[in-house]
Amino acid sequence: METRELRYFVAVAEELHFGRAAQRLGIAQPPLSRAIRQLERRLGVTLLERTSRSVTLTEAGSVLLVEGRAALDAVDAADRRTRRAALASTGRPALVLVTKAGAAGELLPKLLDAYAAEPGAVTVDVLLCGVGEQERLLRDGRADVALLHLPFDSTTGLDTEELRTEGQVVVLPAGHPLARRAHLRMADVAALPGLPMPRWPSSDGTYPDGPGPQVRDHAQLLQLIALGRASAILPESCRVHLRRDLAAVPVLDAPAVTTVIAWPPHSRSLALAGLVRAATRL
Amino acid sequence: METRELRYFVAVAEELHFGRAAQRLGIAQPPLSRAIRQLERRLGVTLLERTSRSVTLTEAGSVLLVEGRAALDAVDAADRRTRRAALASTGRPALVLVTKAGAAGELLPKLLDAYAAEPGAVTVDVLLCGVGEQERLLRDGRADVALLHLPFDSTTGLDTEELRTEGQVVVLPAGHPLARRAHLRMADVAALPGLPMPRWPSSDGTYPDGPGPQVRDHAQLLQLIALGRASAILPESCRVHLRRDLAAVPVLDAPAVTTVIAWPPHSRSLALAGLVRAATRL
DNA sequence: GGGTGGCGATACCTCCCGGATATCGGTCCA
DNA sequence: TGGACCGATATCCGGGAGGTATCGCCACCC
Repeated sequence: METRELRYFVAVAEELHFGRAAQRLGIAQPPLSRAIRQLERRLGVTLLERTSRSVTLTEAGSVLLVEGRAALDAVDAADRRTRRAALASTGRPALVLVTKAGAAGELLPKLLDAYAAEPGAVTVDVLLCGVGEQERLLRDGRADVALLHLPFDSTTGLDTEELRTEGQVVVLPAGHPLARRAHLRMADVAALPGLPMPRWPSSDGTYPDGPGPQVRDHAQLLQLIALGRASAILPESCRVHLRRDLAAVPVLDAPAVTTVIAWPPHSRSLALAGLVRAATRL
Repeated sequence: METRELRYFVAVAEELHFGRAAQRLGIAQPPLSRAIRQLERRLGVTLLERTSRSVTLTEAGSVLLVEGRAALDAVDAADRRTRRAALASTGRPALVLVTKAGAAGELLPKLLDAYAAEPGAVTVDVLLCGVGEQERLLRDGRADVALLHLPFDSTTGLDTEELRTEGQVVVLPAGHPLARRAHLRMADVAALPGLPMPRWPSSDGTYPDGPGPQVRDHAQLLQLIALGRASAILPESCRVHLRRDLAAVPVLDAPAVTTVIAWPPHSRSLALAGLVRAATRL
């Protein structure tokens, strides 16, 4: 199976439409049809059910969609990491650390400082991304290491090291009646009248149904809370950079949040090892 | 990057010899040279240093060797799992469980029985393999799930669930003076005169230096112990199928061995989920 | 109910690229 | 110094990936 065939199949499986997929791939529709047919013949498996009105995935097709994406990510990762390794040996090597924008509190600067003080430390480029994107960035080689927050982020397929565990706070508009309380419980904040929890996008980019505004990042979220349109439960480290117009109250029985440093398995980079070591020593 | 190019590069990087690599790939040497050169040009990276007498990997080349193998495994996995998914929907679906030959004791039959009793259980094919091969089999799609033993097996890049933890015993020839002791300590068995610990192959198939015979599987190992040429520390569950001419004595301070059930991340199979559930309920 | 438009399949052509053979050039060694 | 080894280069050939034109099928609709 060639990566070209995989790319073609993934495009068709995502669009469920040969014409649009061909357009997305920058080729004409007939060669695409032929390539998919050839892939099916070589695998001996029907991947798509086509009528002249619709294209649907078979059971095997869904498997190939998931597995094919993973394989393409692995190929991309090989490409990117090879280029970066070449840069590293002929220029200034660098690590790319990715974390959710607005998260990680004061842990990140501490980590960067601690690592920078190590002998042989390399540049660390910090990449801020949206919720749920980190795993993808690690898997396809755009990032080397991530700061994740359990239980929100998935760490499947990654090596991790726990850094610290903290409680959570509910973030409210500064003037809210509950904002002056010393602490709260989940029951108190589960159904705050007029302040629903926001909805975050799923991995496919769509939003689940429900009340609450749609948000894409922390800045949006905090803005909405300040406007009195939402509330949110966040790790208590978010307090250090909270806006003046927001208040945070500890939620005693909220699940604890563990910050972990995560990296793709089989990483062999000395620089990465140094960064992880610095992180665990914090 | 196409998988063909990756396969070619991995072959050359492993052989460090264009002629032999070409032979292994079943093509002539000139197109292979050209393909590698083209890959280097497209990446903008020198992967191999060639003289007319030797070929060596650059730093970037070593990275691509590791990453490329992982990517090729992922592509193979996509291929195999797709074929199997097609079989599963048109015939009798099956799971492939892999474990070290001779390991897993009575846990494996228990697990198979418990799972078979579940509604909707599918056939479970058991694959026995050599030490250290399981991870590879999972990654390239030849197996769906494995029983591993911590801390011996690596679980990087896999999802796992712990099944049980047990102590270890030292396995000795039946007539050995220490064989009648009720228990021993690591210090007692660390340097048994004439009974060195065996050497297992590394992931690249070579054996580390040292005393002790080279072994490839448990049958070989037990044979050697019976012959009075070696001893070994194994999980105590090995006692249930120990040969008559061998004795096992608990080693109180040996590290505990944890048996885990492991599977590749992003697996979506219902059958696998059922098997894991059955395993955790044991 | 026939026209129409959308969509995947088919037919056919072109040209690039992957493969083969022959040969060159450099390096080590007898 | 000549021969053996090994990777690079030159050159040719065939398959296949990509394109355009067109067909066949079906849903929808006036």
